[in-house]
Amino acid sequence: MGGVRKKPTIATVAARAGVAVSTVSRYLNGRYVSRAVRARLSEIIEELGYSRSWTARNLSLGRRGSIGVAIDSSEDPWFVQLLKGIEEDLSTRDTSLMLCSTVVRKTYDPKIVYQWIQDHRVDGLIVARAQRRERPLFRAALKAQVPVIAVAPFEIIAGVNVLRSNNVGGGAMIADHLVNLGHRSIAFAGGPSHSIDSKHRLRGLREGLARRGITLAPKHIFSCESFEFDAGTVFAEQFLSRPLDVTAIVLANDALAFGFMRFALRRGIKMPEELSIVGFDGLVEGAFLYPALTTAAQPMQEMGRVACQRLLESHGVPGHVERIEFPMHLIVRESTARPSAEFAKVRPLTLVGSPTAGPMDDA
Amino acid sequence: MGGVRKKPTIATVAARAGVAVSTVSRYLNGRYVSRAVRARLSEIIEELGYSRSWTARNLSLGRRGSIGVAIDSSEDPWFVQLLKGIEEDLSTRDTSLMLCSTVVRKTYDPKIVYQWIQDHRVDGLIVARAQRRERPLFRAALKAQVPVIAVAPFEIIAGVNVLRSNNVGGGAMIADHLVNLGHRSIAFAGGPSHSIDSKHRLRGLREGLARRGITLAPKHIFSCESFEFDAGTVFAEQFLSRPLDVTAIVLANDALAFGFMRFALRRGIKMPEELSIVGFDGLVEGAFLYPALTTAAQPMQEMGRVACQRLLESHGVPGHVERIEFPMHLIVRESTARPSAEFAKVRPLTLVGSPTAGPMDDA
DNA sequence: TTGTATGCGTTATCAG
DNA sequence: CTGATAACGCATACAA
Repeated sequence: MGGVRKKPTIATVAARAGVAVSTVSRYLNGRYVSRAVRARLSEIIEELGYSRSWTARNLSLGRRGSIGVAIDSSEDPWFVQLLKGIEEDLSTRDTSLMLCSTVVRKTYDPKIVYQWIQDHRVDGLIVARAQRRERPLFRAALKAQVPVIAVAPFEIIAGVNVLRSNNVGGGAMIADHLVNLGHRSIAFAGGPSHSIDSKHRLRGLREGLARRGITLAPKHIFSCESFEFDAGTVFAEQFLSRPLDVTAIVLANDALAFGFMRFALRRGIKMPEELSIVGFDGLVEGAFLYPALTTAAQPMQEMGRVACQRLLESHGVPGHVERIEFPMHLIVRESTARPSAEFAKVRPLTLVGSPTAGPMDDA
Repeated sequence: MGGVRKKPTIATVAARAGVAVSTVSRYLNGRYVSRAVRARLSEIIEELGYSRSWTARNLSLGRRGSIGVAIDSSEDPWFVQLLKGIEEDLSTRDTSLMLCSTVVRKTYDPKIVYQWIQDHRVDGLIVARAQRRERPLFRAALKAQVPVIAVAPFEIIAGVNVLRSNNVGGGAMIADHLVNLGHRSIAFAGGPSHSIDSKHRLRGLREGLARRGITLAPKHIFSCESFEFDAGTVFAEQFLSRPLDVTAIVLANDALAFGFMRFALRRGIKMPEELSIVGFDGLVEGAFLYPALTTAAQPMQEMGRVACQRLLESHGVPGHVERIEFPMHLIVRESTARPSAEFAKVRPLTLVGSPTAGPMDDA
């Protein structure tokens, strides 16, 4: 005792039971085995504390037993939620998860992901928030026949399965919410101009407002050229340097909204009395702020789960690409309220543009 | 073209080059190979797009090629930072990362981690913020000879390497910072009572204050019995229901501080004028708030890096356990300031307990 | 129902 | 310096 005895193999078990290795293998995989042998094996395996070699099994099966998940930075709270969904799905399978942040010390380096692909080290690849720079990566995966799926990519990606939220719908929800509260003059601050999500969110908002007879004035549409916290702060500084002529502002994502709120707060802007704020994504962090952020949420965990399913259950024809859209839902917290009459009086109310093509108010 | 030709193996390369498989293997591993053959192989490998099978290589080498990282919930911002450090180290090695959250749908289920251990599926295991319930897990790892390391465990863990921050030092830094600002009456709110980190932070604070001639009054020491945001909110409600008799409060971690601040903000408490707030951990999220949270930071990324090193470079004697402590550093943001004379006047200033064993003021 | 033989792709050993 | 060949641990046609 105390000796470092080697890990028992399938052969050890077979020898001990007086049967062939293949019989043990069959037993392990739930195939035909006589009751007697089954009982005996069960006993011996228990006694030896035997368990299959993951590596050998995968080698034999010609699979890798894990999928890869690539993301700019695993710090992103958005990604963290996605990851949770992925883990949740994987926990029901015989597959594990490999993680790779492509941006490590401020520098983009997808080397590891390429290695995964070239070495066929993963059975599938999930790329979250892919940007243009990820294109060669997708090509490599496709060429190497590694199943790949993009979750909420920045741009349109050809030839790969894509999961994204119904951002247009999300924008529309926000429009309705704000209009219902009584807002008539609303601003929007976009993310990177190449982000299709940002565009869709704006479109949804604009169309949603139009349906209620309200025009999103071009002068009230801004761009932060980024989805990051800092950009939200910078934008706020510029936005708040002029007198407020809107009662609500919608930021293209929560991070921007966080940045905006922080600056607005320090400027002493009363939220939501003076200005209502809305974000997109539904980060849990939004509930930590005061006021807590109202936001159109993506079902990130579900997206993570579905990504795994699509990847591992190799749905559909090989060449066929699929695009799945997930509904967003509105999380109403504290950063939105009726526009305050008090503040409305003291500031110059912008005249809302004519209710152009908008249908009649369905109120 | 277009055919699904199989991935070339080492044998393919050998045949094509007219040499033995073993020669190719030697070439791949940088052993003795004649210049001529070397050039030829390099060319053929390039041409074939050959790359080694990760699985087969690991099987042959008797290793797994990846380490496992276990955590309650991968959502934790603290963990996210640790993960970043781990990834950073691993990116320099031929090792990849497997992730497992032990709490998935509100329920604790370490099954996967046990599988990693039993199947010898990882070359090492990092367990972050281990609690008492993780004990059997460590035992299993030890028994299965799987190297394991605990990062910032809640309690003392016998027989395994441990990495943690110098929480006593962190507490002392906060003490000095607050005293330097002019605070004399300070409160502390602890985390779970079994958390050794929480205890050490309190100790550091208390001793640090004592060195400056200030007593941390027992009635100013509270416990939230948790490290979670919500607990901070609950605590704030109770704490703020009575008139303030301190000018600063130190929470046992940032999450608690976030919760506390949110409630205090909504109560209209002016921070830092009326009350200074300090947390522990140094989460980046603290910079998003207004006021941004002053905090004693753990070098989480570095801890992640070192954890990998210790794990993979199998330092020291097998039986020997090591405990490494990392220095904390103070991040001074906006939530701390000199106690305001204005507020000091309107509230009953508690008489500070006699400067018992404390040495004279070094001011 | 069970056993035999072979393959999975590498690495390591040991002659040549 | 190079080439057979035996592990590595398991899965699976195929034969018995």
